[in-house]
Amino acid sequence: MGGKLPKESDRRVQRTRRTLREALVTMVLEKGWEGFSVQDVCDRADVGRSTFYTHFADKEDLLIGGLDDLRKGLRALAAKERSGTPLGFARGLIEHAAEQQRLFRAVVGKRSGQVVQQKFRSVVLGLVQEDLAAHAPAGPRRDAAAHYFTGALLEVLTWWLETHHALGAAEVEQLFQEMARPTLEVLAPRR
Amino acid sequence: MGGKLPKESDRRVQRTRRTLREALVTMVLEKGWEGFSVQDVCDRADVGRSTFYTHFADKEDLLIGGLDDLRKGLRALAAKERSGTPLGFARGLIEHAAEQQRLFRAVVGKRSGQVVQQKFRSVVLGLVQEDLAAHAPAGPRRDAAAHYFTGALLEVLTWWLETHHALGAAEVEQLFQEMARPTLEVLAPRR
Amino acid sequence: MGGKLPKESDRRVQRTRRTLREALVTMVLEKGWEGFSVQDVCDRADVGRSTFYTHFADKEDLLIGGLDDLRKGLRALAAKERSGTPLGFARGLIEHAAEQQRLFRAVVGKRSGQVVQQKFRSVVLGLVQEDLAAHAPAGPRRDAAAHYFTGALLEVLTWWLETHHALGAAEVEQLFQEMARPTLEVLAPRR
Amino acid sequence: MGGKLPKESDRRVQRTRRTLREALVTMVLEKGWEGFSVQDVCDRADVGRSTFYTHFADKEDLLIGGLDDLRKGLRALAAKERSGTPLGFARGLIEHAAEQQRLFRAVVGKRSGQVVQQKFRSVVLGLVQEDLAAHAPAGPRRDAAAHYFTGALLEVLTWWLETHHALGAAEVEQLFQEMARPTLEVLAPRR
DNA sequence: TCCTAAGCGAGACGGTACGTCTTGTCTTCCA
DNA sequence: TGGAAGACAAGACGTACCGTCTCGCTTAGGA
Repeated sequence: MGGKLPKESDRRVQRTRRTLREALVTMVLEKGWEGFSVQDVCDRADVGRSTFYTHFADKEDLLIGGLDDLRKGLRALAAKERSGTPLGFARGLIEHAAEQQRLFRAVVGKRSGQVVQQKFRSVVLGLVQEDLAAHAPAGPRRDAAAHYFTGALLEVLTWWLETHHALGAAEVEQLFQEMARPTLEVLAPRR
Repeated sequence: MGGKLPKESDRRVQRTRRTLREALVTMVLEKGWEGFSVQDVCDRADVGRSTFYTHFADKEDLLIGGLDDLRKGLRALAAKERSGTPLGFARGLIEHAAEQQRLFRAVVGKRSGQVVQQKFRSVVLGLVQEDLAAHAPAGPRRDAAAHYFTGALLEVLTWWLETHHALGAAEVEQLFQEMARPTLEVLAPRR
Repeated sequence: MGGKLPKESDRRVQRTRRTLREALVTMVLEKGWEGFSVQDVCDRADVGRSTFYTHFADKEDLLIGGLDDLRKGLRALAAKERSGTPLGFARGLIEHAAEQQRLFRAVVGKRSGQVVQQKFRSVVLGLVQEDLAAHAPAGPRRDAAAHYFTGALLEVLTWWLETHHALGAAEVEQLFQEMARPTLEVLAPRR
Repeated sequence: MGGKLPKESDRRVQRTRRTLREALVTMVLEKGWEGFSVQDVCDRADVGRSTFYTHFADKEDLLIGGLDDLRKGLRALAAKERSGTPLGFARGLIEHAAEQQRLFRAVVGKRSGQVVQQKFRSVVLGLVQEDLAAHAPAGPRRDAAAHYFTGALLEVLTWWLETHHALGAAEVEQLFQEMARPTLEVLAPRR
């Protein structure tokens, strides 16, 4: 109830949190979101279960924390690329996903959980919306497009991460852009 | 372990199953997939919990059953429309979703569950793949496109169902086709 | 919260309850009231912990149940002996204790718990008060006497049960009566 | 394990210990022995929990400390009165209890704890035994009598403390002596 | 007077136990 | 005698304490 969170500065706290996050990702990839218990994470991280609860409310809370870092990273990436093509941030996203495959697979993959996916989805949706804002007039048409691209991007990303095939990040990114560009042009015809 | 399933023909059996399915949909919409227990469904359906287990292995199994009907319907729809435009089945899908909003929201909505969504997603993916098979050469390019369209279609559909705004089914369908068509043309240029 | 208790008639229920009670007595004697957990009782009784909680709210509740039987037995005994000497029921009590040493030691002994002792104490106090009602006028004098005899009787009984020495039940009973009689006469002088 | 106890002389130590003892008594009377945690005592005393453990092993240890003072006081009292009537120390005990009602209620009352009561009981038993040693021949008869009087005295004392009624200490003491004397005479007939 | 030992508050940590909840199986009872 | 009721084992949940521990900070008492 008190919800008193441990002091961020304590080195023990740092260690505990980090270890738990790592263990969590491992477990998600290994067993899927529903496939393991808090106890399992603690065992893996070699941390007492009660300690877990001094830091996080539940499994989800733990992942959300990690997700926030991800979100920040993505926003930064997006800001950098925004100057260029619409949906340009996709390039950064895909490259980032390539580098952090483990984490991304845990977040977005088949074995992930409903809530996490939803969160991630809404982050990406936000980015897409910001991008479109500059290229199309507001209205249900633009809303629909935002969801259209979000779904398309995430699904392609997931597919690519899950079936670790021959394609490189650059190729995937190019494929996506090729498919998205004509649609973008229909939405915001070069005047 | 006996796993003896009741006679399909028995009218009581029919009734029990139907009532349970209805109760399930209600519960999903009300509390979300994780928000209720088998007991809750049984209470709502006024059926003993052990009776539930006579007919279904678990919550998921119950919904999957309903999903199979849906799948068949969709396949039929798709077959009918296939003649026309690529992704033409989207029209049927969206109209169907409009008619059965309750059911679709339970399957595809924010509150639904991981597994069910996955199943539904793969059904749609299958349809898209069949469609694309006729319009583009095999290869990772086509695979990517299939996932691209699946994600886009589902996300738009979900968005439309969740935010019950002014757009009619026909309008949504048209919006989707508008956005998809230019991409399709890039993939399979009119020779 | 519903507090729905299992049907008394079910044979499984009978068995479970009985086994648990036996295990409880054993554990109390072995480790003392505070010395064991609900899990321990369940292990000993070879019963699932969740099953325990379908029958009893906690350790105490379990013992209280057994205590009620004891209480009934004592009341019956007391009623039979009441005709004779005041405090005549002490005879029955001591003999009963001799027969059921295990149970009594669990209830009254050093290793027992606060609450149980209190309950038992109040049962005996009730008996003493009923006895005195016939032999002394009401008032603080009689109240004091009731507590006086209750304390004396219980302490002697406990001492006898805990240090299983040579004295027989009859001897202990006689000793107690010898000590109590002169006091009784002072309180209610044969007119 | 080091178990290093703080220097008795330090003024801070004095203060901490005193405050904790007072808080303990308050808590026992308020919630009963099992009704509060070490943390509760510390909160009440405005002392850190780790500080508590610097001084005492656990709740019990804290109370035991206070009990030792009590024990010494009682032994002194007893020694003074021993000259007179057998069980004469009861007078001092009851008066003492009257003066320190709060403390005694915490030690002896319904809400106290098993262990503390046991300790106190054995202190009184010791005193009774010393008294009887002078008035009756050794043997099970005398042992029984010692327990008999101990139980009677404690029960009367508890009753009196718990139900704060009209009786004064002197009256209670006289009542007890009246009831005990005839029994004492039976045990040790004036030769 | 200073300074150094140690009392102290804060609270992370690993444990153990609690009582609740849900799941899927298995037994009893009853109609 | 077959199906509903529900007892049961298993095990996760989140909470509460426990006793140990490591930190900085203040503070008392000896130099």
